[in-house]
Amino acid sequence: MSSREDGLDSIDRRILEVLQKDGRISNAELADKVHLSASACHRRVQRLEKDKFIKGYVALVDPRKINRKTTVFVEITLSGQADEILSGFEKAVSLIPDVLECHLMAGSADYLLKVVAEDAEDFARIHRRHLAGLPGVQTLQSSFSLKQVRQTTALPV
Amino acid sequence: MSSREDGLDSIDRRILEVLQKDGRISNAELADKVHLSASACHRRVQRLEKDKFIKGYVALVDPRKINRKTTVFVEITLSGQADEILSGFEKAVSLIPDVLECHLMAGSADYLLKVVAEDAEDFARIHRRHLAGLPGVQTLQSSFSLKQVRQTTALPV
DNA sequence: TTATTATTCGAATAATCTTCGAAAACTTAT
DNA sequence: ATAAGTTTTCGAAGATTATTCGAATAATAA
Repeated sequence: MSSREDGLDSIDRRILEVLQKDGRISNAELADKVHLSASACHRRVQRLEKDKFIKGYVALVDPRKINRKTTVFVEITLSGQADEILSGFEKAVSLIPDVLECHLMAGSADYLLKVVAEDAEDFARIHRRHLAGLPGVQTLQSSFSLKQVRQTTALPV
Repeated sequence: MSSREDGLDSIDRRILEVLQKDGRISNAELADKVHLSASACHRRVQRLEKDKFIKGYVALVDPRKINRKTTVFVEITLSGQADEILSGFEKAVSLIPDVLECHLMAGSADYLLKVVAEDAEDFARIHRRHLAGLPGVQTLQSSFSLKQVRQTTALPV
């Protein structure tokens, strides 16, 4: 049985660890790595999918190869914190494909956005055309990333 | 031929679009969606992999299900900007599994980290045990995310 | 137009997934 | 401790999918 209250044992964790690194590993090879038969391993993966421990599988595209070299973090303060303002903002921001992440932050009613652009000029376009016009926005503060030192989607399990 | 200078045509882009949403779609179904035969589609995917447009395939794990409910952004200023200080810091920070992202930011010689923790108390542990002791660190400023409004790994293509 | 190259298709084979019943391991209650 | 019940495992068989290949088509250049 597991020590944490999530219903996963050490084999499940190892499976998640491997799949977070290689989502297309064959079931047979995965089974080898976790020391199970293919069928037993397959059943566990199915359970992890059914129970939504695994949200999905995705291909990761290299941003540099498709000309998205610029990452910008944008801090946004809204003009108020009424519920309609917040949810209006959240709904609108979710529709911008250049915005990869949006967090409601503690402290003030601030949002933090992670935006990808082709270059600084392209970010200016996104800023003007999409961000500045978001409903309820009071101030925008943009910070450019010069270099991605580390980037992973793998959570520690 | 493509309008952008990346050597991709509209079918390649559509393939990337689909694979960024579902990295485990069968080649036959993918071929359907982009209106190609299975073999032609397969060849294109192989090329996108070989040329590293696709960095890899991963399973996305739901942080809430494995008790990683807390996301914190940490701004770090270093005591100097000598090359050894920076690279020492970068090397060390890359080894911390709770740090999902680390960016060298423009402006001052600041780093921005995205950290996942079980809860605030667990973040305190990470802060003490891993972050505060990083080489060259002068100041740390942590900002907690209250709510993940949007989260995607899919770049616009 | 014609030669050349790149991309496509369809079919055949190879690899992989998925399901199933039976055996083993583990739990629980008596 | 043991027996009943439950869960997990294994191995084999069938179903699905990936991959390769030669021939045909389409695109490009001379």
